[in-house]
Amino acid sequence: MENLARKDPAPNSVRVGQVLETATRLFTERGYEAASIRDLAAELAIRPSSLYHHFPGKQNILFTICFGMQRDFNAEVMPHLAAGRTPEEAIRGTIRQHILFSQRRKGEVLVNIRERRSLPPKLLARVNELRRQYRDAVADVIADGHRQGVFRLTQPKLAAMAILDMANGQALWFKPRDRRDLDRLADSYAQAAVVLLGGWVPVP
Amino acid sequence: MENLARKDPAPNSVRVGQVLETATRLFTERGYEAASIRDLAAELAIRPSSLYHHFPGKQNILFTICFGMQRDFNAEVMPHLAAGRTPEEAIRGTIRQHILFSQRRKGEVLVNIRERRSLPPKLLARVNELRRQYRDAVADVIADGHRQGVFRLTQPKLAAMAILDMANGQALWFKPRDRRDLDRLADSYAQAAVVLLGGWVPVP
DNA sequence: TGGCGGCGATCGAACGATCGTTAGGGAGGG
DNA sequence: CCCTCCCTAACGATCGTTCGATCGCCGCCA
Repeated sequence: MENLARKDPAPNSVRVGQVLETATRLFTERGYEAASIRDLAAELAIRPSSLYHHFPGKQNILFTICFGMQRDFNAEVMPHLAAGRTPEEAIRGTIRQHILFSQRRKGEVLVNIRERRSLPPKLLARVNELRRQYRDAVADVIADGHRQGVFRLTQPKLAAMAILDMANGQALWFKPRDRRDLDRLADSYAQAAVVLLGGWVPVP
Repeated sequence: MENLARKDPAPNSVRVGQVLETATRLFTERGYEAASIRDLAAELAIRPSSLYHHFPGKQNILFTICFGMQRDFNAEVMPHLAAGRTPEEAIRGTIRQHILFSQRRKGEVLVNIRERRSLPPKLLARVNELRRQYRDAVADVIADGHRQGVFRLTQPKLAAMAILDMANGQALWFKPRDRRDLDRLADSYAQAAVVLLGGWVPVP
């Protein structure tokens, strides 16, 4: 009587998790369009048709990865936007958590960044809506800091995009040697974001 | 006797230019894998087989777009790394030009960023080599600034990546209303890069 | 307790569509 | 006459997906 909410996608079985894991790896390695259902089935040592018992189709697998990742991301990172007392502390904690999450679940993050566009418009919109919520929340905190005089800049939304592009970019190339290395990157980027917001004087 | 250097790809005819233009647009709209040779031919109002008179194959069209774009980019942007007297001026001019180029030839830039990975390893390596040259040159100037004490940071290469991720990101979302708008963004980002490099104090 | 029905999970086989590419021929201008 | 450019036609491969049968486990009921 507990897990009856959804019927079609993801009956939370072990296999569903295996499919999502393997699909995430395949999609990052070859791209969504280039990775075929048959490739995915072969890696799972089952027949292609068996996949359709767990998922209604290929697009739904991609959606489950992207939406699930973004949902978890928002739930984990966005609280840091309100937790800190000052806007500076809020941004610092958010960017730090943003990077830690991105590295911890790098596969899903990469799929979401690079393959999201292959979703049909309706499903894509649902993922983008979550991303917009996060982006707007960051921009709001930046605007707060601007009103309080801590941040010096002209366009809060532009500053938010610049910082988020920076924070997203590292997922594509950074490979931490150990936990210390990762912590250093997270702190560095958090610091960079604050410095950038504090010293970004307007251009005449 | 002038244009005999290359025989297979791009005999510099009008059609070749049309193909590259249309392919760039199609690849940005649908992605390389999802855009078919038949789609491309249909938009050009010719038959699919006719394309093979101008290009040896689909991958070569993608390569021509990516490599040509990155070659022009390096030729246009990299001189700014040596032009300025101070590292600060060099970075400022480079980032500014980086953004102006990205917006002027946004289609090719987007294809290079998002679809490059679909190239076979050998062709991909040739494009990545050009990108590596640019990235290393930026990192060298940052390291110079660090030695001179103008930039305060721990890892020049990490700082270079952060700045370049920021500069590359805008191509995905920024749509300038006019030339003034574009100039403002370019100057803002150039300023942001300098501020970031100057104030990026090391994390203990 | 032992047979049995039901059901989740997987299977083999195939569908129609679309893919990149090739072969070979024809029109037209230098 | 040859070379550039485009055509029609088709090749073999691979794509996502569907259909219907089968396997094995689990609980119910005689």
